[in-house]
Formats: sequence, structure tokens, C-alpha cells
Amino acid sequence: MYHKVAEDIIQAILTNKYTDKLPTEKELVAQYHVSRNTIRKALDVVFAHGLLRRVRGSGYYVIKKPLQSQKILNLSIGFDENSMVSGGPLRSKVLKFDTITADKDLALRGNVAVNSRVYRVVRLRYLQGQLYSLEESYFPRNVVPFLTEESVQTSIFSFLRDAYQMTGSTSENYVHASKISEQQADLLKRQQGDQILCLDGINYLASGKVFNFSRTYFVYDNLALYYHTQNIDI
Amino acid sequence: MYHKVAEDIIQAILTNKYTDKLPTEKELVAQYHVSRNTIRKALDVVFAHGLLRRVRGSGYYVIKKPLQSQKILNLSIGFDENSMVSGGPLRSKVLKFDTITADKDLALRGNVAVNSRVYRVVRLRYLQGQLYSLEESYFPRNVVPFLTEESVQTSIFSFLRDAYQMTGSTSENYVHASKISEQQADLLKRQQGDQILCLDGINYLASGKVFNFSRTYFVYDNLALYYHTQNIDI
DNA sequence: ATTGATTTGTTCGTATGTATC
DNA sequence: GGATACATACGAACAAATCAA
Repeated sequence: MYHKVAEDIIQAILTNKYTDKLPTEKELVAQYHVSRNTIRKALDVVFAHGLLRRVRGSGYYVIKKPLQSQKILNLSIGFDENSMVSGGPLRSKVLKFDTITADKDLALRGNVAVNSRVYRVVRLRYLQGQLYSLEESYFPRNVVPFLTEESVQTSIFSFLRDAYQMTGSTSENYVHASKISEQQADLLKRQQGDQILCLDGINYLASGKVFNFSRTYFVYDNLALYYHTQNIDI
Repeated sequence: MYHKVAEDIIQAILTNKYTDKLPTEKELVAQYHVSRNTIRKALDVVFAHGLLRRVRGSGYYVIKKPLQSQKILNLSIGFDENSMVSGGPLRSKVLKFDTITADKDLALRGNVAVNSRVYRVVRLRYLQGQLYSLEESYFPRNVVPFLTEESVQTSIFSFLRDAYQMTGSTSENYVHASKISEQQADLLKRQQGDQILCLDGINYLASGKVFNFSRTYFVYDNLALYYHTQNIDI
């Protein structure tokens, strides 16, 4: 239930139903006919998505995203939702789609067993016609037995959800600035050795199994990755 | 109370008391003499810090950080704790310490009023003798009335906590790859126009007021920024 | 393969504390 | 000071996934 309430509130914020302040917890309790604990749990989720500031005694305030000329990719939400960048869906150009054996390095990156078989998908992605990213993603075949050609062209995560009810539970992610190889530079229309914003991610099922891991190079102009944290007072 | 429990568990993980699996909730309840709800709230905090995977019916598993040759900066914890990179304290070389008036651009970056007065601190920071970052940080003077020379040389956040009981509550952060100017290149010993990993952050008090914002350029070799997310199923 | 015990997930009710207005 | 609003804490019950006999 709190998932639904959270999703509802998130949508309300994204569609500018709430632009400044949320209703009080009491009002939300009345609105959704659930207990205050459930409302607070839902608000925890919305908060974790980086959409709220909460002020004791005062209320919940919507975080106004920067105003700057930048595209924002919100890291505080799950990775499979990340593909939904504001500004429309990503178009893909598939460069590779095959099955390989994970060597030591790849196995380490994906937290999978060495020599295990994994799907490999390499794609260039475009946002509004502009080159957005180069993405290598991997799917362990012992968890993901089959991927269709079509899903690879469009949305693999949607396919996994619809076909196998397979949805990500948690993700571990690493951002760094990485020097690119000659081949990558060629694809990304940059110079060899250029530093590019790079995101490594591992996606887990609720069972704790890895069903996907990936490395993405972002080249979209003025892209910023956003995240939100709560400090704990010790 | 749950803060204390959370902090205790975090310390236990960081000191390798728990390396694989945490005790069950039931055991933690007995250990800390608090209710299960309180334990779960504490575990939420530890989880949000990116230290745990939780599996229903099974237990809580410690996330083993990549073993890789990289330095990891954990973004999933509050920014003021971020300065505690594994590998010891950061040394600072202060380049500027003065008060300026926020122009439109700076005010936007820091979510403060245009023309408000802010402390400016520009520092080079070193980790284990190696250049780590170039950091420009700002403190609105209407919230932070006074900063000592000494605090600027060492830890401003510690000073604010000790002198004013001022601690961060939430942070909004933006990561991007930024081209650096000639002056910055000079300081960072890079080339002008090089792309550098850059982190913009705004820190809020519990009252919702901005008490600090900053821009940090990271140049430490093989540094990766880590974060952890939980996906919600809709 | 089924069952039963264990373990985490969700939801409710209630009470009290603390900051803001 | 009083009312409002968010924060913390306890107890209880049932659901759902895992695990072991």
C-alpha cells in the first residue's frame, strides 16, 4: 500500500500538482484512508527519491530542481527508472548482442562467478536525436535465460518485468571519470584518452541475485547526475 | 535511540565485526533492548548508507566493497561525513578565505538570495600527500555569522557543530564532468579544458535553511563515487 | 516434495517528545 | 502559551519469502 501512496505522491509532484508544499500527514491520512505510519513510510520513499525536504513542526517541501540549463539524471531513484530521463525516451542503436563468458575482471565488476555465461548488449543511446551514452550491459544467463532481439532494441528492463516479473530491488553504483579507448572515442566522437563521466552499476533482485550489471559512458552536453542524502546526527 | 543503534551497527560493519551477515532482527532486539520497529528503523539507516542488502526470509548481508584498486567516496552518507575518506584525514591548503556578495549565478547554485553575503573558502585538499581535490565552499553569513581562521585550516563542519550545534540535515548534490579553466588547471596540474569529475552540493539544516554549498573538483587517481539505491515496485 | 520454523515485510494502534507557527 | 506538525518508540498481528528437517 505505501508503495502505491508513494508512487501517487511522486506523480503528483512530477505533474506539478504540488509545487511548493505537501499536505500535512494528517491530511494525507484522511486522503488515502491509511494509518499515519503508512503515510510516513510512503513519504520516506518520496524523500529517498530526492524530491522532498522535511522540516519538523512545519511540513514537507518540494525540492525545486535546478533551474540550471542542465539535463538532470536522478540517481536517487532506481536504475531501471533512470532511463526515463526528462525529455523523452532514449533511442538505441545496438552494436553488439551476444553471449560471452565472464573473465575475472568482468566477474568482479558484476559480482558474478568467474566463467559464468552472460548476455552482452552494447548500445549507443540517443536523447532527442543527440548522442547520450555508450552503454555495455550484461545479464547473467543463469538468472536471465532468454532475451529477445526486440527487447534489446527497445527496453530490456520492461521485457524482463513483463515476461518474467523480474524487477530490480537494489542497486550499487560507482561514478568515475574514465579515460576512453580509441574505439570508444570513435563511437563517442571524442578524442582517445578524453575523460568521460562513467557509471558502473550492479542491479539485484529481491532474492539478492545479480540480474544485470552495466557500464555507461555519458556524453550528453551539460548532463548532471543528481542525488539526495539525509545526514544522521550521531 | 535508533540513531545510536544505527551508528553502532555501522561501526561494527566498518571494523569488520560483521563481514558477511548481520544478526537477525530478533537477536538485535535482544542485544539492544529496543523494539523490533526501532531496530528496523536503525537498519533502514544502515541500508541507506549503502552497507547492506536485505533479503526477506533470509537476512541482512554486508555489501563487500569492490576490491578494486579504487578509492571509494561513499555518496550515500551525508556530505559532512564524506570528508572522512578511507585512508585518513584530508590535509588542506587554504587559497582564499573572505566574504563576498553572491551574484545571480552563485545564488542559484547555492539556493540563496541574490546579493546575500557569504563566506568563501577555497582550498586544495590532499589525501596521503597526494592532491585530492580543489574545493570552493560558501557559507551564508546570515546563518553562519562567524568562522575562525583555524576552522578553515582544519574542519569547518566540526567547528560549526562544536561552536553552534549546527549540523547538516539533508543535502542535494550534482555530479558532472566539468571543463576546467586555465587557473584551475594550473592549481590541479592538469591541462586547461580537461574534463574533471565535479561535485556541487547544497547542505541544509533541519530548519530547511542553507548553511553551506560547495563545488569540488576531484583529481585523485582512480577515485570512484559510490551510491546505493533501493528500487520501489509500483 | 511437503511441512514447519525462521526471518524479513507491511500495517495498524497508541503514546509521547520536540520544533514551528 | 496553545495549536499544529513532524519525530521517536513500543506493542501487536499477519503476510510472504526463505531455509532446514
